[in-house]
Formats: sequence, C-alpha cells, structure tokens
Amino acid sequence: MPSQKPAYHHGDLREALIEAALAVIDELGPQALSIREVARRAGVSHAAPYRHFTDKDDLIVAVVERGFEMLDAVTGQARAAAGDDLLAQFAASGEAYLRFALEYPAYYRVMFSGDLLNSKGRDALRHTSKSSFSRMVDDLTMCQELGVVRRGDPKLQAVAIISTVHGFVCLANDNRLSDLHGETFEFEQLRDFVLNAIFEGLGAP
Amino acid sequence: MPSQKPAYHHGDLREALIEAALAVIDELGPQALSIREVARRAGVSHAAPYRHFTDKDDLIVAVVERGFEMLDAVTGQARAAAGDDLLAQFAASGEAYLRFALEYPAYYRVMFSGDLLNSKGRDALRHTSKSSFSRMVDDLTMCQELGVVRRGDPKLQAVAIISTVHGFVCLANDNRLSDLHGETFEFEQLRDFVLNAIFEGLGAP
DNA sequence: TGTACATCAGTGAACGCGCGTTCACTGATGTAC
DNA sequence: TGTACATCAGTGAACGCGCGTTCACTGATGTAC
Repeated sequence: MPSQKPAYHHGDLREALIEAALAVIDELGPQALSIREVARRAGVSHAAPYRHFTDKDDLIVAVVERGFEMLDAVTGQARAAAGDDLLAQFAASGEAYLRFALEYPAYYRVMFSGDLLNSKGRDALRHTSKSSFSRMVDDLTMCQELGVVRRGDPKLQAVAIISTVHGFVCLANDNRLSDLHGETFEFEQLRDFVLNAIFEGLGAP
Repeated sequence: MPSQKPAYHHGDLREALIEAALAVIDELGPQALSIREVARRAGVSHAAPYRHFTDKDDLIVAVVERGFEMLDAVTGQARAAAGDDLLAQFAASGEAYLRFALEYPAYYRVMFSGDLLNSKGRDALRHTSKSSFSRMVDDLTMCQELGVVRRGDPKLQAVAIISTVHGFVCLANDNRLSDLHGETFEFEQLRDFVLNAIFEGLGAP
C-alpha cells in the first residue's frame, strides 16, 4: 500500500480549503464557516490554513474571487456561444447567470449575501458587481434600440431585473419555493414564468 | 434624586430585550446577535434574559413573532383604510408590506433571511408566510376577474411578485442601491419603477 | 549518482476571547393576616 | 395600618465549548555541489 496514508504535503491545500469552505456554507450555512471546520474537512490541522491565507477574511475573499471568476466565465461562454445576435447574447448571459446561482448556491451566498464580508472583501465585490451592472445597462440600451425593450432609463430597468432575479434565487436557494415545487409545479416552470414576467409584466395587456 | 439609578426590577425587561435584539441586528448584523450582547444593551446581567426566555432561540422566535404581528397590523390597517375597492386594498397592502420591510430592516432580516432560525422557529414562520401567500393568491384571482391582471395561474404570479419585492428589499437593505440612489436617482423613484415594472413589464409594448 | 542543506508545508500545544447556560444567591414586591 | 412571609426578577461566579491566531517544532521536498 504505497500512497494509502495521506502525504505530509497535501499537494494543493489552498484549493482544497476553498472547496471545503463552500461545502461548509452549503451544508451548515455561512455563519458556520470557520477556519477550524474548514481545516477539519480538508483533513489537516487547524493551523495549516495559515500557510495559504493570512486570515479568515483572506480565505473568504479567495472564495468570493473564485466565485466571480466562475460567474464571469460561464456568462462569457454563454455570450460567445450565442453568436452574433446581441439580443441572444444578452438572454444567454442572463440564463447562465441564473444557472450559476441555482447550481452553486454556496458561491452565490458568499458573493451576494454580504453577511460574511467586512470592509476589505466588500470593496473587491463592489467593483466587480459594478462592472457587471454597467454591462447590463449597455445591453439594455442596445435592446431598446433593437425595439425589444421598452424605452426608459436602462439603469432603472437593470435594477428591476436584478431585483427579480436576486429575489427568485434567494427564495429558491433558501428552499422557500419547495411548497410549490413538486406539489403543483415543476421548478423550471416557476423559473421560466418569473423570468418571462419581467418582460411581459403581470398587468392585463 | 429618586429614580435616578436603575431599579432592581426592570419593569418590562422582556420588551426591552426584544428591542435590544433588533438594535443589535440593525447595527451589527444578525450573526452578532447574542444573549450577552442583548443583555448588555438592556443594562442587565447576562443571566437575566433567562427569566423571560428559555433559550436564545426562544428570544429569536419572540422577535420573529413580534415582526409578523407588526406586519399583519400594518397591512391590515392599509387594507382597512383603502375602502371597499378590492383592488385598492391589494395595492395598499402591498405598499404597506414594502414600507414595513424598508422601515424595519432588522425585522425583515430576522423574519425572512432564515439564517438565525433553526427548525423550531422555522415552522412558525412557514405557517405565517404560507397564509399570507394564499391571501395574495386570492387577491390576484380577484384582480384577474376585475380585468386588471393578466389571466394566468395566480400562484405563479404571486411567486413573481414576491421575488421582485424580496429582491428589491434585499438590495435596498444591504445598501447595494446606494451607488444609484443619491447619485442619479431618488430612492422613491427606484422603488416605484421596480413596483411598476412588475405589472407593466420591461418588454416593448 | 549521492549527499548536505535550505526551504517551507503541516503539526500540536497554547493563548485569550466571547459565547450559552446553570446555579446558589440577593433583594424588591405584593399579599395575608 | 403594620408586619411576616412567599414569590420571583435580577446577580455574579462558574462551567465547558469552539473559535481565531501564534509559535516553536517536525519532516518532506528540491537544489547545489
């Protein structure tokens, strides 16, 4: 039995710690995240993480940064795959955003709940979310020119879209749609209805 | 100087502890809520709360219940003040809901973030929020009959509305609209646009 | 190829801290007579 | 009206716990010769 027992040197402990942090958030919630619990899950002493992160905050910031990299990657890929049609790109990146949020609830919570971060990490977040906001505004401006979105201030429209998507993701990830889903509806049906309602509206036509 | 120094018996410590808990959540966030901090703010020893609450959970449940009583009260009053028009009642209770959420962020967080509660308190919450959901569904059914809301499954419509309102409240209470508010927009403008978008939709008419 | 050594990832004991909860107590309040 | 006493709200010391962080250490790895 050669490599049965764990090696003294882990190999890629930094990576393992980030993944363990996500697992903790997923299973126990963000407030249960601790250096010691993360180290325990990575099978390593509780002092070991300090070789890779200066701080508990530093670990959280790393998780958040990783999350934004992934989010940028999936929305970027979706845009690229959507071809030349700018409207299709916008729709595809929105779908990818939602898919990411629902597939990786732990990432979404750390990135957007804000409960975990103090000033240090919050600044990084603000910068990133600001840039994605302004891209959305650009997209909406373009959609208005194409005539597929109502005329109006695209910043206001962006806030409306983000509100709805963020709210739906929170409800879904906190399991507060479970009464509906399964009983009367498929989850996809809920999701598509809500997304559609953003553009169609609920008022009588 | 008669009643200068604090009396040995507090008077209404239970009430004071609930208010102190809300103040902690408001200033320090929900995860900073502790029996000891709450007792400190109420100017009382950290064992005193156990005269009024069996548990830390018991205190949180009391805060949540108080929150739902207030929410029921304000939406009920708004309905009553709206007169006989059922549609006006629906609109007024929605407005009151939003006003409550924005005016008492601490209450809203404890009631709907779910981070603080474990199974015990969660059941009480589920019951209450379920009943307010079904009232919303009734209201929407009625609005459809009046012809002011698009025909469709009112449960799906309720999820769409709740998503948008909840998302907007989260953004607002986490201060993530502050870049927009003040710079380019009044807060009320944002709020009214988002509310209106639920019914009007963002798509070109 | 083999050996000495620097480097540095991971260890485990230790620190101080705030927490939730308990418990014997103290002292204010109200009631019975 | 006055006094004895039961009640019970609030005290403060104490418990055990998990946490973040530090520090002297151990042992694996890779590099210089």
